[in-house]
Amino acid sequence: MARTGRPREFDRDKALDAALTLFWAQGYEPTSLNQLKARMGNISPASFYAAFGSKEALFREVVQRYLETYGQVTAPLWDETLAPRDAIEQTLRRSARMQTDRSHPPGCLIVLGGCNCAPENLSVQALLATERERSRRGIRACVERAVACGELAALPTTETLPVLFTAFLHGMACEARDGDGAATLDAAVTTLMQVWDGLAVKPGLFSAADRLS
Amino acid sequence: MARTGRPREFDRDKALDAALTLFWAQGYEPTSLNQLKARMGNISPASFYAAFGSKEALFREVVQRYLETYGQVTAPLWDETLAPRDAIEQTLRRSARMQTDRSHPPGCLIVLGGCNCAPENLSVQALLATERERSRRGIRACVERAVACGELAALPTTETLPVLFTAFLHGMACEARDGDGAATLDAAVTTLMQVWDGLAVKPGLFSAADRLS
DNA sequence: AAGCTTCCATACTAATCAGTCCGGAAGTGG
DNA sequence: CCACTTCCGGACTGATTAGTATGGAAGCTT
Repeated sequence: MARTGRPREFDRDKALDAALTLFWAQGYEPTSLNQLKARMGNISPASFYAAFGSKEALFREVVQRYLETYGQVTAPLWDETLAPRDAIEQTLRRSARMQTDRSHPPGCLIVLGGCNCAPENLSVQALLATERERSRRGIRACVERAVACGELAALPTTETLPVLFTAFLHGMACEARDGDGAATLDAAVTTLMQVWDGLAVKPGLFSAADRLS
Repeated sequence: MARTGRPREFDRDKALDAALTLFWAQGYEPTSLNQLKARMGNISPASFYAAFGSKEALFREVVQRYLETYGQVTAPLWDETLAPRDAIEQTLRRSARMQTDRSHPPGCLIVLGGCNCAPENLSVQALLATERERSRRGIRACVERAVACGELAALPTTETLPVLFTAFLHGMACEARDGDGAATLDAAVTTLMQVWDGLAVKPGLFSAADRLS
């Protein structure tokens, strides 16, 4: 069915990007509709609600877009053509670079966007928690894959390695916002990956060859 | 000068604790004065402002109390009678236990309390950032102490180890809020500390240090 | 151009935000 | 007891919150 009637005057896509930037910088709750409408091209309340439904619906759409773009830095976690170790290393390095890129707010929207929520907005907090859980499971899957192919011993790595890498991944959001640069975080990733090598079944044998990122 | 006049009816100390719990769970901005007054014993606005000055002043006092109590888990960082490695390990383990204790909200007030701030509340964000910077410097001081006493090689550890440990420390706040338990985080600390041991000068294996880009 | 559909500017809710003011009540020290 | 100090209940401020209603303008299809 073709679209009839007067077309909207603002660029919905650009408006969504503006909202993304604003939510990224401030988080869900303190970002007001007035701020949003202003940044989205001085659109009117009527236009806003016609195009996006509500503040929460807009935020869900923003999160979706974030996951499809910036959030793709974690995609290696689900790429089974990569060696498990490389998948995790690439995820961490790409996250470090992305979160510190100066073309957008520092840190990670999924980690920081819904930290401070009143009871009425718990659904927003839950939405982001679900996405964090996804990363957590992705990391765990990599570790389990490494165990399955004999690269790591089963215990205790299957339990603790995912927690360690996930905590670091999420912690980078805080460090990036506090001003750490890409090189700084990347060096920390290098150091962290030595934990993997230290736990590898054949100590040190493959570590040099695996570092081809 | 002795205190004259009608004494206040509510317990200022208990009220401060109630405010601490509320700010801890929700963060600064979404916590409203109505919520605060209700939890602080149904006190009136007049009583609130007479006792605490303003919402921000109350928050600063809450942060102060937090640092003097729960925040003391990081005290080992400045205890020079401890070996540097032990200071960091104890800090991480005590943080893990504290942040997951079910007698209060999960996570860390300093990391999570001011994540989402509107422009007008940037001072609150800055207050917490300053405290995080304090931990960061404490960790760095431990690493430098280890280098000074010959336990670690100077480069590249002085630059990267503090970043790694700090990111993990702050990342635990996210994991604790997402439901990780004390044992889970503690095991991750154990694994993380292997990085330190791998970089220790003693073993004579410089391969690890040489692998940095 | 006719008729229909959609958009948008403006004015407007009702609720909540942090914070103030006042006048009476309740204790204190002398 | 008196005078003084402090506290507190409740009404109130102006600003801001997310979201609505209305009516005219603009553009598409025929």
